[in-house]
Amino acid sequence: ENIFDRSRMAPKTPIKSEPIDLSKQKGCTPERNPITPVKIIDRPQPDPWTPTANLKMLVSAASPDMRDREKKKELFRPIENNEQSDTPDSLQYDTVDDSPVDEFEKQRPSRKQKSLGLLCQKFLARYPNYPLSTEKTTISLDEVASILGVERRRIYDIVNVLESLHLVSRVAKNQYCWHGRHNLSQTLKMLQEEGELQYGELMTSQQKEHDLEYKFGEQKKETIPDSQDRPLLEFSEPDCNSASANSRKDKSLRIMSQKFVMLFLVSKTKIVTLDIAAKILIEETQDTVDHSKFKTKVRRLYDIANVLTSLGLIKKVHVTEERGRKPAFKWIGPVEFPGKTDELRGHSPTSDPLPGTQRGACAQYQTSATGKQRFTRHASFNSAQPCEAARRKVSSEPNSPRQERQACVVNSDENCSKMINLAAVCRQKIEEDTGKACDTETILNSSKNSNITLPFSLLPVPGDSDFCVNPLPRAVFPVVQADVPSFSLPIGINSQASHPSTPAASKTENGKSTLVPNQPFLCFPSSSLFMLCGGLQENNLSETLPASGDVGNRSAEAQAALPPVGCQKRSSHKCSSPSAPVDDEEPAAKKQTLEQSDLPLSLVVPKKPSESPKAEPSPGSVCSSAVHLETNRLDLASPAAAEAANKESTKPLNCQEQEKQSQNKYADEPPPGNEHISKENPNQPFQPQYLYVQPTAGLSSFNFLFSANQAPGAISLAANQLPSLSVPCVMVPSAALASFPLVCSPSFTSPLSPVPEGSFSAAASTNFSMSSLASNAPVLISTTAVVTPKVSPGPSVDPQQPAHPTLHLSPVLTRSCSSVKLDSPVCMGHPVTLLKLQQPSSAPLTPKSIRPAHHEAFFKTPGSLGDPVAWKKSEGNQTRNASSVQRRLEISSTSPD
DNA sequence: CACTCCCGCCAATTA
DNA sequence: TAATTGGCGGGAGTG
Repeated sequence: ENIFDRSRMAPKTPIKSEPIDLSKQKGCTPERNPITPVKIIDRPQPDPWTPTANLKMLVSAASPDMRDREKKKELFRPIENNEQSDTPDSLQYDTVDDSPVDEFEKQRPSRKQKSLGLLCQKFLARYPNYPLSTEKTTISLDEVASILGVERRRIYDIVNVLESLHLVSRVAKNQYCWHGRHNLSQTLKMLQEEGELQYGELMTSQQKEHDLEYKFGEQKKETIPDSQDRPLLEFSEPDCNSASANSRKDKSLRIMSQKFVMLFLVSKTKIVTLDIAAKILIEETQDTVDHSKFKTKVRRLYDIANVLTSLGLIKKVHVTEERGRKPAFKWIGPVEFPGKTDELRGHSPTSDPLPGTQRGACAQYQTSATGKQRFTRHASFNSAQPCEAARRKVSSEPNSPRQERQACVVNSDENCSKMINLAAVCRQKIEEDTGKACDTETILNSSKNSNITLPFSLLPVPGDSDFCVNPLPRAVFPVVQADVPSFSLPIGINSQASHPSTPAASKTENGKSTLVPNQPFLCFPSSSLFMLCGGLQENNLSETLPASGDVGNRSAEAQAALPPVGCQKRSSHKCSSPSAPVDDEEPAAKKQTLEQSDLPLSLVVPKKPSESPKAEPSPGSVCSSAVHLETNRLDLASPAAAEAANKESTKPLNCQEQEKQSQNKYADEPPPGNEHISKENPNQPFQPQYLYVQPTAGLSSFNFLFSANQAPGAISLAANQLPSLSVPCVMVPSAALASFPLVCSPSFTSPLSPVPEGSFSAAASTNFSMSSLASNAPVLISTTAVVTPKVSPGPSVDPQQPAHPTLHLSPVLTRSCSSVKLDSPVCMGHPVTLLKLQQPSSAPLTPKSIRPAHHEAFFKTPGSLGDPVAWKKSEGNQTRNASSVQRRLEISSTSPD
């Protein structure tokens, strides 16, 4: 009751925070207090006239008081504006009820509420992630401190870390300039490069004993004495002119922060345990490994980690080692820094939230980001970058088996984290993009992310759309392969069956087949080509934003739809289990994304035939990664289908589908034979089967690439054959279609559920043709899912049917459906129907697919996925068991076990 | 008890 | 010299 009263009373006070101080201290000259001339003088507020000006003034006035208090220590409780706003009147407590301390206490913000991370979030919330270049935002420490109700000391902690990443720079005493994340990518890239120099591969073996690493770290450190600090690029770059002196200041927190980030960027696993980081960061003094020093370092690392977490760059995880569970942090920020420029980065930082598993997602995310960027900096993408990305991926991948495994383990956790991250990222993105719509934006973003493609842009604007589609630069291709293997590995690990499949998958990958399988279609935006991928990207989105995803995603989906197909295929090819793919995909995806964005047209076109296959896979991977959940689902479905197809290659699609369905149920058990088949199939059919149609002009004319043969999935090949034959890819001349291109993937119709069998490729093809014919609107049929615009032209295809048929299917469908949006801008005026055909993915994939499912399940309520989930879990366990790697890194959270 | 990490003393720097 | 920065570690929350 008291509280209420207080609140009531208080509310009326105009100034919440200040009141106390003023009263106490100096009378309250409403304005600045004469008493603290200095401060006032120091910052004569820039614009008294702005709306906020008054507030600022008040704040400034108050700030001195606040400080005084602090000094006095009288202050009992910090005034926390935002948080405690709830208790608006906390301010007045002092006066009003000193006595009711208890309540006070109660209300007193818990430790958590005062955490640096939260404070940092508040801080960040005050500034746009991507401020307009024109406007420079200056940050007044006193002001911020007072507004946030904390001592400046805390603000220093935040600012120092932000400064290390160049999000802000110190302009003058008490004044910092907010830069936002525009340069974040660059900064990270620099850090990565620097980190590689300094820490090189040490990190590679993070998992290894700390000792080793530690030693390495030391050595390196030694080589690079303290002086290193300066060398750290960051400072030099930005400009730290005035600050210049690298006094001790530049020492710790800032440098430490950079080094800490470097460790992540250099680490393959992207996971750094606190103790290792502390050891490495303890400079030369290492010898004196004082326990105290270590402890201090750890404290600082927590401080830094809290800020980085708020930035959405890392997340906390736990690594289980022999000794037990250790606190660690996982990098969830952007991993690839293609262009030096911001390119992807801008968004990526946030976007990447989904690391491991969702690398694909990340990739997508990036893509989406790129898409955004496109607007601004389209050009920036270079074909070159993709290559680099590819290289990196490749290089990194080699080790992948182990890492991947770990990653896999982590993945489950990651999903959650990813989700969270996505949310955060979305937020950021949103802010950035739009500026501020929160929820909605978030959703959109997420959707975008998930859909690699970037839906909107794709359809509407060809140029932008590059994304979706996956350009297939060769460079990417290699990457893809690498990725694939990795994926396969995890998968293999997971399930016994998978192993065999894995090899097969890899083979396929190596072979062109892989490529083909994965990518059913490629679509390039007008100028660029669209690639349709079997895989669904939607997953991510859908996962993240189920509801929102529908809305936003759909639009996106329309665009994405294409990609998804590829993804599916890809997944199928690889047999990748969903989960596995994810890990692998991340890199690949990223690469792909990069590549895609860059490569788009030119590359694709020329290469179509030969390359397309390759390219496809990569895109597919990307897609799949992007949409983990969906992918998984899809994969599951597809795999089964694939298996069936494989088994019954001869059999008509329908039959296959049926089988698939059945198989899907069994997803777990991929028939070995299938795998082989899949392998073989890929080889045969897959190769370049795309037909590219150049658009006469812009978007209106889309270029379609159809794989002539290719059915969506390599695995499905046999099955696909029919489809491929029947409907492989249809190119519609841009003019003819005028509006949209139709793409059909051999794969099953997404609606599988409705008519599982019927959906078969043949059916799909049929539908396909029909729909296309019937409606002017373009129809896209992807293996993964079918998207029907509002109206599903597709006869039987039902967009989303609940498809229960198989667990796999259903999920897939759903997502697919969701993923594709008719409404989406993509659709543009025309209704577009996308039919996804489930592909029979290679049997081997099932395990992997399962994994993803796990993740999904994890997130989703049991009810929806119930069986699947359980199923997934079981698989997951298997996987873990299988993988030796896991042993070490397990995220406790993952727990699925 | 271990993990986190808030709090704020107080030294180094700066103005 | 006063103010600003920020290193550092005690020790309080949390689980």
